[in-house]
Amino acid sequence: MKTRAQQREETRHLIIEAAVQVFSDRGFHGASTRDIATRAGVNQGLLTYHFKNKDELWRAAADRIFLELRAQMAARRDALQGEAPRHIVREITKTYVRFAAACPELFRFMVEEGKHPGPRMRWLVDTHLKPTYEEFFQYAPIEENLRPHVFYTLAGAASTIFAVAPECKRLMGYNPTTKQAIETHAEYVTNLLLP
Amino acid sequence: MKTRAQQREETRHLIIEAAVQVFSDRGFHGASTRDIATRAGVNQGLLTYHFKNKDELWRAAADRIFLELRAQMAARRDALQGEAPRHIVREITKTYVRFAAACPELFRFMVEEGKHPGPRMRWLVDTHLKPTYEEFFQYAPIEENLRPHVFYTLAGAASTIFAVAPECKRLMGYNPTTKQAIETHAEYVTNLLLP
DNA sequence: GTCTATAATTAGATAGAC
DNA sequence: GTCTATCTAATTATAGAC
Repeated sequence: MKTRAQQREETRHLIIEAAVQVFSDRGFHGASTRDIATRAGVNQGLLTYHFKNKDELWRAAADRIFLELRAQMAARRDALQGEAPRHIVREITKTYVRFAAACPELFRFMVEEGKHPGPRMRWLVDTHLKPTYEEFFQYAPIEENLRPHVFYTLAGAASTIFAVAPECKRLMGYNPTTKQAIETHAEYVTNLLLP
Repeated sequence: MKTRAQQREETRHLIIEAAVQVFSDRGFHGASTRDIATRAGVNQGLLTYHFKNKDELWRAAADRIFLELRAQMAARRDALQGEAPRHIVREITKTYVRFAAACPELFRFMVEEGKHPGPRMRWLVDTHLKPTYEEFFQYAPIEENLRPHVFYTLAGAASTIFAVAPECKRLMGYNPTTKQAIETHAEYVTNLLLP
């Protein structure tokens, strides 16, 4: 027998997973709440019961993505406590590449919102990007002036091939989402930026 | 006195420029033809007169971006006829970074369509991406297996900081679109990938 | 907690006046 | 070549039954 609270969480989870997919696929404006409801297998009216409106649902979806990333990066960092900083940054970078492969929605959300000012962009930066950014450069010995270039070079280099995987397949007949391709990319990017 | 043909081209140009902005801002589904018409300063009915439908308007916008990129890369290549291949690739790469800065819409279009299969993605790959890709690797001595990784690492590394410039400003208080920042990025990315 | 029904807005596309 | 008016369909959000 399920409790009311369990049922609640299960349904919220279904909706959030669907929202992550649809928002990352179509962007905030292009995504329709009906699509999200259909993909979650629930009625559209349920979305406004569990989440006040489209905006709050979007934030729940963004939380789901970015909290997962931050948790994985923190876990890797903690597991390497005491190691050399250089080794820690390299391993965190590889963790990031693997996450970008497992969750291409991360980069899609970032590009979708990062391109124009607005409340969602500000929320995303202040809530999730700032902590991620500070965490990373705590271990990476990069001079202040170059940090923006390094940060976004890493973000783009790590993520793009996975974010546009369908395109990559058609353009080169290469599937970047195989285990081997992911490890190749993690090695390539890490050696490039942190030799 | 303007001829009919001139008037035609002027209006089409206005509409296409507006379409490039709105499509890159909101994606295909999020963009509304009304927004595009308003931004172009013309009536909505004109869009279907000059372009059959939303799809054809999107292709005209994509053409406007990618033909410009290909023209600039070809011009740079021709200007360096006879130089060492390594020097040519490095210069083409810098040209690409500068274009990504001047026209962040390029990367936004690529990510927006590259993330899911569909007619627009296929058209974009076959019409514009394949030629660009082949042109680049004609001069870059990269082994076959690594090409997808190099290509998308370059694309992402070169473009992301400009594609999400508003986010970059809020996250680090750094404006990546100044002349100096663009040249710094061009140098950084080129030295990284083609040392 | 979940669903149906519906209100108010906005979408892409068309027809026809000028 | 450009605009106004309008059709049909889809959108978000709400009200209320179960």
